[in-house]
Amino acid sequence: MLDADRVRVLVEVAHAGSIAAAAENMAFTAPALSQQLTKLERELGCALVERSRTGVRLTRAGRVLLAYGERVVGELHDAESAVRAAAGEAPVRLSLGAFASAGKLLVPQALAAFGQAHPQVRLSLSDVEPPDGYGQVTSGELDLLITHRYPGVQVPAAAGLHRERILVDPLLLVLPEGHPAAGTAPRLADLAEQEWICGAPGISNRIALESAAAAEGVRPAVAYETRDYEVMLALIRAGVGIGLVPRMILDAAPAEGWVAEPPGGAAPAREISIVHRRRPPAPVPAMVDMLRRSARCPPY
Amino acid sequence: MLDADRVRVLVEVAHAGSIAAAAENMAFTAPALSQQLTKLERELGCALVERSRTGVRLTRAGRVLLAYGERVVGELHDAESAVRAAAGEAPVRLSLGAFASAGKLLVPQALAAFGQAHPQVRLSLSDVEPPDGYGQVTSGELDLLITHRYPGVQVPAAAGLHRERILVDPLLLVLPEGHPAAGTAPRLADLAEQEWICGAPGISNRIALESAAAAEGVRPAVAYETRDYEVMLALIRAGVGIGLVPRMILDAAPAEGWVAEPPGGAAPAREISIVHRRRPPAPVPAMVDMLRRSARCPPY
DNA sequence: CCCGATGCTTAAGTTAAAGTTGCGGTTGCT
DNA sequence: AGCAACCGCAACTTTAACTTAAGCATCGGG
Repeated sequence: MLDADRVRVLVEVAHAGSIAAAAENMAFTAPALSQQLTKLERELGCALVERSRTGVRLTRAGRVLLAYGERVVGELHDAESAVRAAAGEAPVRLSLGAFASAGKLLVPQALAAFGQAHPQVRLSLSDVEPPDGYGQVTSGELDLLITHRYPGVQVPAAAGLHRERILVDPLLLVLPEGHPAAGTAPRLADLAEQEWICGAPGISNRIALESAAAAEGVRPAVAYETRDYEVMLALIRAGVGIGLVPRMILDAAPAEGWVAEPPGGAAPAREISIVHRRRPPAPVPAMVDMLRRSARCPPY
Repeated sequence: MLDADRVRVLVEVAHAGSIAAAAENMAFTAPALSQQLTKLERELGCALVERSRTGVRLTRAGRVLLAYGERVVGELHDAESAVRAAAGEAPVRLSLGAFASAGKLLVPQALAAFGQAHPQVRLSLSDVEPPDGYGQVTSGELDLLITHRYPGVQVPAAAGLHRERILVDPLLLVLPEGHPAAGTAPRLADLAEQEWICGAPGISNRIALESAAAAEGVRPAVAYETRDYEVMLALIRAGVGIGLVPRMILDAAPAEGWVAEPPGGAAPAREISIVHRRRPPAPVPAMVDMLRRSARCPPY
């Protein structure tokens, strides 16, 4: 049988992106991990990683093993929690991953409520930008993931994981105060020549904007690229362009210098979902409940 | 994280029923396993097994860990097969578990056909009497299980496993040649006072007979107890009693000295199913196909 | 009634494997 | 060109798993 510790090394290396980074995370030295990987490869008779100077990349076989390995590591994680729970111990740790804006807005109140209800559970939160995070959930590195999907962005496969949509967050058109189009419910097609502000190519809100515009047969002109909605609002406030911003962000931002309205015609929205393993440790359902509640009552 | 090797020890001990037997299977000595179990228990802070003179019994916590452990061990098994397959290696091993009468009748022709089509796969077969075998499938000890369910016998939960019914095998009433009831489609209710031959209490065909009879409001008188259908047929042939026998068995038995017919009224049948993990190694679907085919063309 | 068999544990010794340290090589960036 | 980051190799150290041997308790048979 394969050595689970070695498989775990592969999982950690894959998640961290390099042997050195994984070694840092696991509190080992790099050569230790490298040796374990080499032994695993020799044992299996095929290469699992392509070692380069900028880190390592998984081979085809490595990706296959990664999928299994994540499940193995995750089951071992949950096994420990489940046994301790069965023996009457209170659960101790709950690690949460969330995309940045959720971490600022939706999560804090859920965290606070959860902390009051379950003071013995140690909570941790880390930034995970979609579409990442599924592997970490499977492997137990995260117990709960808060992720989103913008229109036009394909959703990662969640084999063996439970995913549940907790909020549909509409994308609103945000214009500088006094902009001529304000209040006229303009369609994206009418705004194609405007100066748009959104993420760089490949960033999800860029894809969402382009796919929504493409549905109306136009290609927006992107003048300013930022993935940070705070920056985007500041630019809009300064009158240099317009953008498409989730309502959740707007609800929590100072409502000065800009106006927002749904774009005419289309109704683009991002979906916010939670992801966890099928047999999660005890505190996960409770936290999910808090998050659902938090999602139902704006301003989040 | 829990040590997977120690978890595997628990799984093997649970399946074998004692530390000594598990040690034998794993080619270790008993103290080695005992020490590993002790460390696992200390690590988790709770007892996993009750050690007694007649072997060990799992505690509540032990059963919880067993369920997770079986999945861990099974995933590690399949991981290795999957990686080797991805690297282009031909699969090597396929282990099959079947109940005794399937092993005599239904399986051999499927094994032969499979062996011709995939000569490089090493096949192994072991006896597993229902309701056992699910744990071994989960843990990868078996790749494929052929099991049955008699009416009135509750089916084990198959969490995370794939189960598929491949054959419904009717139970026929078998009488000695020349028995007065022969050819009259007698109901079980009319035969309650006959000398019945079937398994001991708790054996599945005993349960099936009693539940079918109970449905007609009678309790059969069991005169001879054997779980072996060959013995049962020999007794019937000798004229000492009557029995309920799956058609599959009859089709393969010498058709002398007895007559068979469906009991009037009820139509009891045993269901024969195959069970495997959700992501089985490559040869499993092929073997399942052979078995389906084998099940469709009597005399099996 | 004792004796042997069975099954698990404890204790001590051996051995195998994992991890660390240190050095060298390659690549990419400033 | 030089520095920093990352990986690989080799020698040494240490941890821990396994074995052997002995001990304790229970149970069944002579």
